Amino acid sequence: MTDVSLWNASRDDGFRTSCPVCGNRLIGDSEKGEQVCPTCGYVTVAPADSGPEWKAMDLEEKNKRVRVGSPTTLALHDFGLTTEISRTMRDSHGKYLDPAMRATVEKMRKWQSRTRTINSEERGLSNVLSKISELCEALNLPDNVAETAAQIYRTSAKMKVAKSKSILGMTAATVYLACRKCGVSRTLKEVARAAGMEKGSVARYFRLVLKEVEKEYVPPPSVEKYISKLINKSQIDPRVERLALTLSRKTSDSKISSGKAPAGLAAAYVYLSSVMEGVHLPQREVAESAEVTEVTVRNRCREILDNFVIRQEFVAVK
DNA sequence: CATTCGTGAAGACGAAT
DNA sequence: ATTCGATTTCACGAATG
Repeated sequence: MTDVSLWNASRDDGFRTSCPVCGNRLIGDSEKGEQVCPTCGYVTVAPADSGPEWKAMDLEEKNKRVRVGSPTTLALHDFGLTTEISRTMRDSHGKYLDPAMRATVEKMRKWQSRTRTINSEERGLSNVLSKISELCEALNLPDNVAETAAQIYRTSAKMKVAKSKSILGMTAATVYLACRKCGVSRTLKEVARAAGMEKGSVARYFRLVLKEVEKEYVPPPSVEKYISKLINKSQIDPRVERLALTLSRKTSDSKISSGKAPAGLAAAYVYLSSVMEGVHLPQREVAESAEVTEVTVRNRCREILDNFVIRQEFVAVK
């Protein structure tokens, strides 16, 4: 198992203890990636985590070591740098503060810590929200899906559904739900892979969110959507797409599509029409792009052929 | 040889109990 | 929470070209 967790990845390369300019001891958190010299203001340029390297997600195997997490600087709304007001009784020149000033500083300190604790929930929220948009980006999802996902998470947080749940699980689930609500065809499998999670575990979170927050069944994207997706994915002759779509439409309101994985059915249509158009893609290829097995493709094909008589004129006319 | 087709065992999932 | 039925996957071998 490769390193899956970036959440608390240490970034101690470039870590220093003393300021290279004035030699003073640096303060700051090595995990946050920044340190500052209290005297001269020098800030270490710790190697910044430029983000997960999953931008160019390829279709296939490359993403074995997908990691999850965000650059600390973006994930934390305060950039991980908080201001502390110390208890010293001297000002920056070393002079003692007069009692009036001391009282003022004391008040400031109190209020600062109060506002910080008040904001803690808000901070957690913004944290998750940024993870959601990251996941959406990794999946090349349009903005409206990210918006929807954020909306879903907000309400689920409000309803306390997200309480003591895995952040990763919740993000994956909300993103997947958002895909379905927006009619964007991403499979559970794809979302799970991009999030670096088990499919089953994403499914559990998804069901939870669906039941508790959405409360209404959101149907998976239509077979047509899957067909177009397949075609786009593997650069297939547009004629095949048109044929597959008409085929699918002609047979849509039928029992064969109920309870079946839409991706498998879509693959069957694509395969069938590729044969009819004389392109003849191998089952293997179609099945692979649809992320189903050849067996499933075959079974769907058999059902289609069993239930419908496909004549060339029939498809050629419309 | 590559591709297709069919099968049984095993796992996963949803619905019903 | 467990059981049950349908679906999907896996692993194989046979047929086809």
